[in-house]
Amino acid sequence: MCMTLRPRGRAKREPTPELLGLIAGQFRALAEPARLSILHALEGKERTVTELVELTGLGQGNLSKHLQQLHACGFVSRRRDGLFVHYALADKDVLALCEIMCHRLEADIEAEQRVVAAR
Amino acid sequence: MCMTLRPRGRAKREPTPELLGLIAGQFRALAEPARLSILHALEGKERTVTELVELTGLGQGNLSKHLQQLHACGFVSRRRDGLFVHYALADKDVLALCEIMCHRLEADIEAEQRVVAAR
DNA sequence: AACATATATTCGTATTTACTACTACAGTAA
DNA sequence: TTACTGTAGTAGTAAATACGAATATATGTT
Repeated sequence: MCMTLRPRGRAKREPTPELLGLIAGQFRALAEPARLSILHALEGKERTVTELVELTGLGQGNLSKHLQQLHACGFVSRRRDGLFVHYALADKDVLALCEIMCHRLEADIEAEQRVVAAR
Repeated sequence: MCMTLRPRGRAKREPTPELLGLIAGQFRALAEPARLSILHALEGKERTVTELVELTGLGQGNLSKHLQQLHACGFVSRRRDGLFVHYALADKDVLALCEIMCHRLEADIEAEQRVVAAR
C-alpha cells in the first residue's frame, strides 16, 4: 500500500502534508487549458515566446506568466538566444500524463455512447 | 506529433478547446491536497465517508464535496450499503499519475541536493 | 408514525488565480 | 548614448473554489 503518494524508495510512511501540497502543485500546473495549449504547441520542437503567442492566441504577458509556472514545476526548459527565449518540453512526463488523461476521457465517452446506444 | 493532447486513435488534428478543458478538469481534480489525501486513504481498500472523515481530518460536508468531484471525474466509485456509502479507487490511473509526479519531485530534490553538495 | 444516523447540499466568506493593461527589464543595433 | 524589440513583472479586477456552519435528504430502527 501507499506506493504512489510518497517518493519512491522511501520508508513506508504517510505522505506528509508538504508532499501532498507538492504533488497537488504539479497537477495544478497542468490544470489549465491555457497551459495545456502551450505544452501542446511545444510538442516536437522548441518555441520562442513570440511564436507561442501566435500559436496559442494568449496575450504576451499572460503567456509569460504561464511559462514561469510551467518552468517552476519543471515541465518546460528555457534557453536564451540573444533577444529570444526558447522554451521546450523538459521531459516526457507531460506526454505520459496527458496520454493517461486522454485515455480516461476516451473510456468515459465510449461508456456514454454505449448507454445512449442501449436505449 | 500531437500524440498526447487528443484521444487515442483519433484523426490527427488540433485538440479542441473543449478537449483541453476536459483534460484540465481531470488534472484539477487531483490538484488539491485534500483530494489527494482522500485518494491515499482509499489505497488498498474501500472506505465509508465516516472512515474518510477520521482518516483525513476533513469536515464531513467538505469531504463529501470532494468525493463528488472525484466521482464526477471517475477517479472513485461509489457503493451504497444501507446507511453507508463506500468509496473506492475506480482504477489504477490515480496511482500511475501520482507515481509520475512523485518521480518528478524526487528528481528535483536530488538535483537540489547535488547543488548543495557541490558547494 | 417518530427518531437516529450517514451522507449530501446550500449559504456565506476568504483565498486563489487567470486575465488585461501597463510598466520594467534585457539584449541588439544605430 | 538612444532607440527598438522580446520577454518578464506589477496592479487591479472578476471568476473560481475550498472551507465551516447550517440544513436537507436518505436509510434504518423502534
